[in-house]
Amino acid sequence: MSKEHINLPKTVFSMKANLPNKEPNLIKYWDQIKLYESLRESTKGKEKFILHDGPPYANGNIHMGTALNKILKDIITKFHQMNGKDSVYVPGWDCHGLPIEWKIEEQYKKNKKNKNDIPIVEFRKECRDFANKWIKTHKDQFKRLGVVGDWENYYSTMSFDAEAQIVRELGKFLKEGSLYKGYKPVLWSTVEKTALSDAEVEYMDHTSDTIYVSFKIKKTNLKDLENSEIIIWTTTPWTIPANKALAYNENLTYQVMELNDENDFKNRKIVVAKDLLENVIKDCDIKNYKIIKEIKGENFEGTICSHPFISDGFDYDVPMLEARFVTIEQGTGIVHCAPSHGPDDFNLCLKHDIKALETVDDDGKYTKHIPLFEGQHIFKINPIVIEKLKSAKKLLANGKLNHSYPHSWRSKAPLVHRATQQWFISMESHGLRKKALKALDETIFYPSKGKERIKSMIETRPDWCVSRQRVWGVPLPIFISKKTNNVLIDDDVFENIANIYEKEGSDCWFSDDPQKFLGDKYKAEDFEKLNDIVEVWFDSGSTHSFVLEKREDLKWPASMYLEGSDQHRGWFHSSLLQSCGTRGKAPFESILSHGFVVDGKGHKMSKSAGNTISPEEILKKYGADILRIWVAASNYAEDLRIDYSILEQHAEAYRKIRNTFRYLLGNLNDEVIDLDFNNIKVNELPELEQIMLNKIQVLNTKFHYNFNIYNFHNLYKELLNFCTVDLSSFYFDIRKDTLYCDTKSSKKRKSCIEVLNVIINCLLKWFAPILTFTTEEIYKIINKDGKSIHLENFPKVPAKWKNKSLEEKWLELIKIRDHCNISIENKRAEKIIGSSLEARVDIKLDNKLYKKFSNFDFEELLITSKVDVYEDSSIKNAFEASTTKANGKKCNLCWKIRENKCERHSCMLEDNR
RNA sequence: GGGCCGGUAGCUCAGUUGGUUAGAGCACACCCUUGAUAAGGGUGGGGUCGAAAGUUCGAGUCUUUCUCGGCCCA
Repeated sequence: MSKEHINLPKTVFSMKANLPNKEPNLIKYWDQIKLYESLRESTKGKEKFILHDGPPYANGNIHMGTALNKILKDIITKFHQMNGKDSVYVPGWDCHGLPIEWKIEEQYKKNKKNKNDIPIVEFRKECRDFANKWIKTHKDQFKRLGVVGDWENYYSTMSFDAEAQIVRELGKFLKEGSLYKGYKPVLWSTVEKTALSDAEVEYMDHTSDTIYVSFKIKKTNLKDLENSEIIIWTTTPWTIPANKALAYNENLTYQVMELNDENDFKNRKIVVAKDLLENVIKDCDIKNYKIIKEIKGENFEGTICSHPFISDGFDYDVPMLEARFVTIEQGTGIVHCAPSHGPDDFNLCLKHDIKALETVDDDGKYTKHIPLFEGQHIFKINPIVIEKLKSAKKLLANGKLNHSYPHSWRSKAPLVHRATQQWFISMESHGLRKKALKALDETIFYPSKGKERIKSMIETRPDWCVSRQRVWGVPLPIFISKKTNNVLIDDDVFENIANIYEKEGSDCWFSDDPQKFLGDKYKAEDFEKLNDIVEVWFDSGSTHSFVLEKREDLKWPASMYLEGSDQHRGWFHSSLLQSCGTRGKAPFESILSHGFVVDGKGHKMSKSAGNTISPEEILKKYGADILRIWVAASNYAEDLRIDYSILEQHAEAYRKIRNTFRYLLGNLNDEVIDLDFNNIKVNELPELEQIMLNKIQVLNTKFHYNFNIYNFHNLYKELLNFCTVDLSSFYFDIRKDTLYCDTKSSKKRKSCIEVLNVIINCLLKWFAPILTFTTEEIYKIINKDGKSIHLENFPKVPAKWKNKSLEEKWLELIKIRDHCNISIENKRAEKIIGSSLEARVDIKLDNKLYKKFSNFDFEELLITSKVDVYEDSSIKNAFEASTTKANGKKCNLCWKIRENKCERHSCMLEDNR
């Protein structure tokens, strides 16, 4: 007599989640019911929310960063969808570029093939196949995370229509005139006559000539510097003819000294950094000298020197420029700058409007820009430069240095930095910088600090170099007139090229007759066809044009771009510039950036540190919903920590949530009604039910507040706390008695069931964007007509459920409850009672509280068998409680201790439940 | 090396414009329960708010320096 007479929970929803096995089946289910298509159908015509996917590079398995990014995107997409918008997510991939080229070249090397023997078109086909292979892999991996999107119609930067549109976009810059030809130093091999990328460079020991050279000061703002000479040190004497400037550091201290040794420099005043004085004296064998003056680096501002070869046609000004890269590691604390032969030099000079020229040709010979040395090879010129300096009395000392130096991995020949012809988009000529900064002001950033970050980059960045001397990319659609040396700018030609690419892709640029691209208007023999490709950031920066603008189901600008914070310099940046250059506006309304995934201690993950953790491992051990909880619970504005102890914690929280659902389902016997919240007669419900509806109303407000500012970790915390604090340990615990022991016809029980229905309806929908799989698992149990949870909208919670005065009343009651629990716990510790139902509690209340609560059902609130309430104005606090063991016998049904037979109506019944 | 961002209980996070004894959940410990049971309930311990100095009647909150970590750049 007992168990069969009460209403115990019953559900098919298992306690054990077994997510790694269950989740893949749900993915199949979504494919079967064509979830993505149904979603589009269900919100057809509604306001759009477009999160435009930043394309990951189609190479290698996904890592935690990618998983974080995709899950966050999916959570946001689903939130907006359930909030009534048409929230379309179209995934994409970035396909061109060096890493894939390297992979293919590596395969060649393995098979002893030479890249140069393979036709470009064939090589590019292999790159394309490689990218396609990884797109397929990625797609499955992303779907496994629970990400819903248009997987069938994804976009890629290598699709024919993308390549065509990229040509059109470049045409816009060419036509406008902001895309111009310039020079920029790259690592160059004069043997192979080609530029080398970082990965193709080997560092090996090399013996260089070193020289200390003097530059006479021509003009200065500081009297102490007049008639002095700046001393520089370099390991590349051949760059002296290309010198255009000198660099100093304003934070260093320098000294002016007079030399008195019997040589060319007798009685001359030279300037070097104070901290390097010892070195210079030793290296240059200086015996007699006198320090005349000490000066701060900042005083060099405005100083102009003359070139050591001034009398041989090098009669231009050599300004002194401030640069942070100048250090006291070696040299003299002043660095000679040849903008064509070093990245630091180049950038510094660019900043001060000193152009880098092509000073050395492909073979390594000086060009016409270098007087005196034109036509001579740079590797043979060092002795001549040294001799020349000596005779001009500008050489303080020279020597040899053995150091690590870049070499070609193929020929082993030493490399040089060489300015090569490149194509740039100007930041200034057509106001691109200004437009971009204005566009940023009109963009909303989550978190807000992102705005300053990207702004400061845009403010200082140099012109955008968009050309690459590579193979795997979109060819720059540039023809140069052999007669005028001008770039051919003609919309018809650009459009012709674009149309050809749309049909057959861009491979043909490298293989077909140039006449094909020029059409009938021009003769191929009058033009030189460029073989450069576009840098990949221009590709991905153009996705808005060939995805957002081209697809009917999307909109321009996107509602949001969402990427890791490194993309402030990457995709956010290139998309902004590309779009501001071509459309004058940003392609996004808002930007959400997230931090990086780091290990449990906050350190970055690396194979060498052995602290990596892969999404695959997590999926296998825990399942995607746990990973999704980790994303939702973490603060993406900072770096996100992850390790197994953190995951374990989230898995524990998941179990709590799962059991909350299990309790709900069990007591509802898996029969959930989709009731109309507005029809619930709140005032007729017991107070406990009313207070629960109030809590739901308050939670709903917080939910939408946090969602609107994309504050998911607080939103999740509110939901989790609701499950543990308000439901599990409060409402569920109290109502077990009613649910189990009351008859099904009891009004109180019916009210409770109604509220349980409300709760499960709300919770399922609130959790659905995060617990994508689990909420669907439950929805399949309760929703017999097979509609996906993801097709639902968030619940509309009636404002009238809010009940401030009741809330305040129950806040007081909870305080009394907490106090009574301490009293009960004391007796439990003394082994006088065990369960709270064995307790009898006597509560003394002061007059004020007694008036309020004398008729309140404390037995129910405290889950005890007996509570007596007394009025007592003599007590110290507003209330006091004492506990004793309840007298009587335990009722077989409701387990309460009664002095007589349990008089509860339902306990006297034994059937019809 | 430079720019930007961050460091609050073991963990994930709150902490309004500077204002009582710094909060929550989880984890942990102990107890209860065995009618949510590889579940559930109760009670409790735990923080010199990264460090130091300063401003102030008063600093987790403002300033400076240092330190550790992250991203970007060089």
